Formats: sequence, C-alpha cells, structure tokens
Amino acid sequence: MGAKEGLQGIEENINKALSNSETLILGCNCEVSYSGRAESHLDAGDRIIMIKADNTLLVHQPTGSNPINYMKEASHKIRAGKRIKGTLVLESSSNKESMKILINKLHFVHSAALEDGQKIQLNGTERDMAEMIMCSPDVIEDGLRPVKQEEQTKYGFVDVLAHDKKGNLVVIECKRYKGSLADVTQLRRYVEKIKKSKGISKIRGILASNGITPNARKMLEDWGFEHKQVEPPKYMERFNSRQRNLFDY
Amino acid sequence: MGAKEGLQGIEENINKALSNSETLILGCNCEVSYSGRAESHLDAGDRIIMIKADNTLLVHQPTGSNPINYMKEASHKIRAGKRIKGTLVLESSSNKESMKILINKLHFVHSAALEDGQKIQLNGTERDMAEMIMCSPDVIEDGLRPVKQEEQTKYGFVDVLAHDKKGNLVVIECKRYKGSLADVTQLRRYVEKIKKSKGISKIRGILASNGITPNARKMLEDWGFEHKQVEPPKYMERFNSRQRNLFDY
DNA sequence: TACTACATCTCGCAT
DNA sequence: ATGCGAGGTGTAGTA
Repeated sequence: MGAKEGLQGIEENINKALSNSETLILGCNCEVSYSGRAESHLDAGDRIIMIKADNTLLVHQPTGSNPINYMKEASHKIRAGKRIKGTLVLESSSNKESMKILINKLHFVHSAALEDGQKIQLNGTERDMAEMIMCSPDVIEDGLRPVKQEEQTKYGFVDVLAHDKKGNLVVIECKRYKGSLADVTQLRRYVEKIKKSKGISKIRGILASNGITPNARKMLEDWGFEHKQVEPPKYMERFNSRQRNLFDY
Repeated sequence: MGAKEGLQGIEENINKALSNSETLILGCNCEVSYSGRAESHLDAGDRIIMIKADNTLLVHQPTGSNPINYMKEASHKIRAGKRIKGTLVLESSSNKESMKILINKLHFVHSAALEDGQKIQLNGTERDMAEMIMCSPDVIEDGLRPVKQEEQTKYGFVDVLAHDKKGNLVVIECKRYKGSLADVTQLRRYVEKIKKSKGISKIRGILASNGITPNARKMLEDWGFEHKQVEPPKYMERFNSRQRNLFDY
C-alpha cells in the first residue's frame, strides 16, 4: 500500500485493498458491535483486525487464541466516523449479520496480495486411530476381526465394527482424548442402532480412548460397555525420527 | 519497530519484540511443521503469522476463519535458516508441543505493544434462553412453574427445572440452534439422573430449541420426550432499536 | 442442501 | 487440576 497521507488517503487505500481481495491487517484502538446469531458489544481497546481474501473478518485482542469478534463471507467498507473527528468506521454486513467497528486510533495498516493453495497434512486424528485399530485389531483384544470397510460404511458413523473371538459383533468408538459422558452416550446410540437394524440382542460396545472420566466409566459399566486404553497414533513422529533432516531448517 | 536493515537486524528486532511481549505480525511465505497433540506439515505458501502478548501463536492462510496452525503458551525464537541463505526459522516450543516455521520470504513485519482489558458483552446465549424461560415459562406451556434457581443448582447442569400444571417434574434442555441427536441424549441423561436421585418414575423431558432434525425428533419421541419450538432471545436488539444512536458512529 | 460428528477444538465455570 | 458443557463454535464428509 502506498504512503498517501491523511485519514482520507488511508480510507481510500483500505477500500481499494478490500475491493482487490488483498489480505488487510489493521492495528488499532477500536470498539466493536455485532448483531446476528447473537448480539455483542466490546468497549474500546487495542486490537488487530484482519480481513482475508475471502472476506473473512477477524478481530483479535492482544491475548487469547480465538478472535473476539468475526464475520464470514461479509462485505466490508471503511469510512470516516460521523460523530468524532479523526475516527474511522468499518462496516461489515452479510445476509443475516452485521458488524460495526469504530476505530478511535489507527496504529498501523498493512495489505498484501497473498497466495497459498496448500492444504495441511495432519496425522493423529480420530480417523487415524480407527485405521490403526482396523490394521492392528489386537491392540483392542486378541482375535478381533474387523468387518470389511465397505461393509461397515452401511452402518454409518461407527468408527470400527468387528467380530470378537466368540463371533459377537463389537462396536468400537474411538476418542483421541479422555472419554466423556457424551462419548459413552454416542457409543450407546450406535450400539442401539445396529441392534435394531440387525435384530441382534447382544452387541458389545467398546470405547477406545486415551483415558476416561470416572462418571463416564460408571455410565459405561452400567450399560454393560467396556473401555480400552488406546493412545492416538502419530505417524509423522516415526517418520521424522528416521528422516529428521527434512525438518532441519 | 525500527527500520534497521538486513536479515540480522530483522531477526534481532523480532526477538526483542517477542521478549517485550509485544504483539507481532509477520506476512511471509513459509512452511510449517507441528508436533504435539497431533502431527502436521504445511508446504510453502503466503501466510500471516501473529504472536500475541500471551505467547499465543497463530498462522493464518489468506482464506478461512480458523488458523491453520497454532500454539498456546509457548516460547518463540527466530533465527537464520541453516540450510538456505536468506531464510528465517521461527521455533516455538511448550511443555509437550513444538513447531518450526521456515520463512522463505518475509513480506512485512509489524510489532506493537497493545493494551486491551475489555471483555465482550454477549447476549443471546443458551444461558439467556434459559433465563427467558424461567421468567416467562408460558413460552413452553401454560401453568409451568420453574423451581427456584438455588434449588435447581443441586441437580447440576439442567438448564431449567419446573413443575407442570399436574405437578409433574419437567426437565428442559435449551439449545439456541437446531436440536440434534446429541442434544436428545443429553436431555435423556439429565432426566435419568434426576429420576434416580429423586426416586421419581415420571419426569417429563422437553428439548426447547430453534428447530430439531428429523432423526433427533424420532429419538425424542421414542423416549417419550417433547420438543418445543423456541427462538433464542437477543436482548440487545430491543435495546438498540430504542437507543440506536449508541452505535451510530 | 441438511445432517452428522471431529477438532492440535477453545473457553468458562464449578468442584 | 479435573470434569463438564457451551460455542455467534468452524470444518469436513456424506446423503
């Protein structure tokens, strides 16, 4: 962005950056009002405002990892404040939501056309955990035989479906973190659904997770289900230990 | 930040800003590797890196509202790249996590000491919805009498507990959005818990939400629960309509 | 489009 | 510290 002087020049440059789908960063003292799915107001303080190429707007306070305010797929426009000389107003609106930011003092502005078509490669998800169990079902128990993946998908969201040594059907729900009450009720829903759809009365349910809370364990046992301690896999860790140089910048 | 020239000067200035707990913004082309709760790698592209006063690090791509990579409560240090001349490496580490960012090209840097002690005022939450029902229980049904708030807290997380016209105990779970399967199982948990703790066999369960999915409705009815259409309140909207000038910047 | 469930969820509150 | 549930959740996958 050019170094044109004065508020009006800044205003013009910001609006130009916005219409060019550049990524825009403002450091400023501002107050924020929002109305849409809920209503909010935030009194004046120093914040970073980011408007991305896809018109996502984020307002970040100097602490915390989440934006304190945000808008998605909105149109944005900046103009001079009507009430107080020297202020700017950033107005954002979308279908059902609107936001108004009063900028009391602009600390800095930066805009740039950014290019990034990369997608993240992520390992250690719940999906990876389920795949690990399907490839090595012994981590759950001896003699477990997972049903074929194509077969399993008929039953919807079940993480792993298998037969145990005695031929019982086993529903396994994976959680990468500590199992909770909600996780146990989720397992129960799947067991009940498959019981009904297959007309089988005895189906085992196993929560495979990295720990379980006491209340969740109690509910699990009350319902006749089981818990198996499993830690989520991190394939890249193994990969890195062999090829550490890849990330040795 | 000063305008000291050269990569080494930039490096020094960034590390100084970091040690001063300033908020730091980098626009750059970079690649990111993360290892901790999971493992990830992101190939080179243009991104915004933000490091806040509380050592939160965010990596934002030019689209999307969530950071593509992040770290909390980590320590950060920037240094020259070992392999490729002209590159910088930002290393972040915390107790159990680490991240390494190779900066191929630095587009811009900005740092500032930001001050913001404000907290957001938010209306229209689930809590507000529960309070609305307690103040105006008729929105659920005629003759409903909520039990006193202090009394209710004994039963834990139940949103609203009430007696109906016939004296039956009613458990109400509020959801500001469309009711889902998980919401119905949550209601069920609360009803079962209170049934047990009070030794009552008949307790009504009502899901008060802004809509309900078909499957959730079926499960709700199978279990003998009810749904009541309720929209979340937005107190500020009323407030604004009367005092619009407050936000007329 | 709607529905479903995951998330390196984050955050606040209560125990 | 841990348990628990909300979130203006966001996001991806699937029917």
